[in-house]
Amino acid sequence: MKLLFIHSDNFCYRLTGKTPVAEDIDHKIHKENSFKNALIVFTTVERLDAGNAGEITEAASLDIKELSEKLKPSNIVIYPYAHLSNDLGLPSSAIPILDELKSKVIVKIPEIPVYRAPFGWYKGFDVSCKGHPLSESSRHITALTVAGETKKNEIKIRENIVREVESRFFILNYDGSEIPVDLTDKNVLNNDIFAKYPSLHKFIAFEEFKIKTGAEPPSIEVMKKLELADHEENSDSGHLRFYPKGTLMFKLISDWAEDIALKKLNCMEIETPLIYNWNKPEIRGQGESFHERHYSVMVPEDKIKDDAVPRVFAAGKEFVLRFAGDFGLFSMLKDAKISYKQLPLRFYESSKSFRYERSGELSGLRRLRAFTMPDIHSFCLNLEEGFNEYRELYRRYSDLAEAAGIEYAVVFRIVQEYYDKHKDKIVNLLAYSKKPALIETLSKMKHYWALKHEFQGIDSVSGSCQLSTVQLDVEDAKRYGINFVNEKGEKEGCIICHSSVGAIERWMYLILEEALKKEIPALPLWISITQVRIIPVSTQHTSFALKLMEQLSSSNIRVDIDDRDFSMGKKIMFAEEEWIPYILVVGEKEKNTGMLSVRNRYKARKTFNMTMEDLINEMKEQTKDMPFRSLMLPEMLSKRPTFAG
RNA sequence: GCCGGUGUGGCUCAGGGGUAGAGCAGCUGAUUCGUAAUCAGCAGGUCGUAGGUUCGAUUCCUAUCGCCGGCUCCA
Repeated sequence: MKLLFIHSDNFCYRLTGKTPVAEDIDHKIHKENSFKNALIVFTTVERLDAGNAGEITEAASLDIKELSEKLKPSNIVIYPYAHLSNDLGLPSSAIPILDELKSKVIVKIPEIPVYRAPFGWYKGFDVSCKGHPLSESSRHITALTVAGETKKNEIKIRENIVREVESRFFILNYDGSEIPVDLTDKNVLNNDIFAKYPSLHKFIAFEEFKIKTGAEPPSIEVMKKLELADHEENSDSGHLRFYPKGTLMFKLISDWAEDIALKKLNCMEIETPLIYNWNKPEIRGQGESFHERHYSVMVPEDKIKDDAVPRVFAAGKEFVLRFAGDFGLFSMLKDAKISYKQLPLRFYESSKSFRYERSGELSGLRRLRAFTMPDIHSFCLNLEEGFNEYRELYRRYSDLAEAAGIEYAVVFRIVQEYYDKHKDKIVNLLAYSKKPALIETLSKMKHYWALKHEFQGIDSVSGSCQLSTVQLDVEDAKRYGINFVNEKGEKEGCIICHSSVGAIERWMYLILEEALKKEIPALPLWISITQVRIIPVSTQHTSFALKLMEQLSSSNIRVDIDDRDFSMGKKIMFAEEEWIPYILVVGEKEKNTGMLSVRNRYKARKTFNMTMEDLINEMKEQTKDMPFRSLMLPEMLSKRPTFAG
């Protein structure tokens, strides 16, 4: 519905003829009429209004009331006026909607007479506008704006609830002891308890007290130097391109996340669309809680066939690029038939998400507009099963953090009554990861979860960023319409464990940052791009080098050969600049003795003499249970292009 | 988005009102080397982009974009 308001000193109209859709004039409606000090409401009923007439006339009548209170007109005239829209409603629905609007206005504003001009007649009119700032205005009311208003009110109500919730912070050790911390006082950072827990200290300083070093995280430069990733200038800010080495690293971490989901937890893997209909209230509702920081996808208007007409985007057909992982899954499960006998059900999906972060918020691999999130959701029978799933997920994510060798702090947020009842379960989790945690207890349920935790990764400049999270959702399944049928044959909402290992890009960020904390930066062996670099002393030894490469490759080790015409010293320099963990210099000596000369980055770059078998065993020991992928680059360095650095 | 910083060949940087210079990487040739840089030659840039001032701008001014940091926000 479109409304054009004019506050008029004098307004008069007269009917001049019938249109084909003219309504019969009942005796109460005059062929001619004039008003003084009137609020004229030129009104167009649009096609889509019929479906939500009640809500739309309600919203429109509220607008008229609001305006009347300010303008204090002597009359209100609802004037059917088809020319405000090119998407008109059928007369058969428009007339009742106008009447409904009129009666709602009468109820809301009993003190002012309300008229309605005839529908479907040619009319002449004279209008004089008062010309003060409020005397002209317009409104467009649709099902969506109505839904948006409702949503905004819900958000406001929610914000008020959030404000009422009281938080209490303390540190819970894995022996069950609680150490209170006062987060209003910076001096708590000097507390002795933090001497033992530096990661927790860094997290609290950064996140709660906003103590920042202002230094640039070195991984931003290093990701380019190591030819891992860089910004793509032909895309939007916050979108990276990954070079072959970065892609390998990305895939190794993804493989590990996938192993957890598919091999360790036996999830069902799914794949759902990247774009969703922005006109669906459930999608839009989520979008608003994300502060509408989404990418829109417009599609061309179908009807325009003539290529000479500049492209027009279809009205009412707007899509959003997914900004979270659960749209597709929840939509899928809403339609699924689930029995209590099938629970728990676990699903895995790894997908790109897009968020239109404000430009100043972007940073290296840590904060992007496009990032990849592997998600695991467990749908559970009851709270007990929910806690079991929670424990399982917590442990697996903890394993990954340990395998990646990153520094992290654990933070739990729990509704007080759940903490009181289930403290032992939390302590049990902490005992697994052998870490104390910062605990925030909430006096009331603030969000959809009763319990959640975050692994907060710590970078080399004492900043933190969220990685893995598990959230125990005790009340939202009903809202999403995800139900199972219990033994009595009744529908019941699931307990949902939402979880993610965290964005792959962030894992790369923290793995690089962790490497850069060391004097000689090095990646864990399983994630090193080239694991062994073979440097032939001269070109005469290339064939021997190839033979060694064969042996190492067949043991699933990523090897390459620097066959370029550089001096040996220079080739070692290049290998060190690439952070390659094992460097083999091969020449006559090795060929004759069968012993290898191995320069080991993990051991202060010292050189060791060892057999091939020992080397392979040493490396296999370090990469045990970790994903493997072969090198995605030419093995001979002379065949490799330079991408950056 | 706001505030501050920054932008010169693939990389690291120098310079400065008279249309740019080095090292490395690249290419050509020589060299066949034992644990962080072998030698020589060649080729590479409308100095982020667009306006303005000027006889003349890469240099001065304005706007704009990217990147980095802070605020805010967040995985």
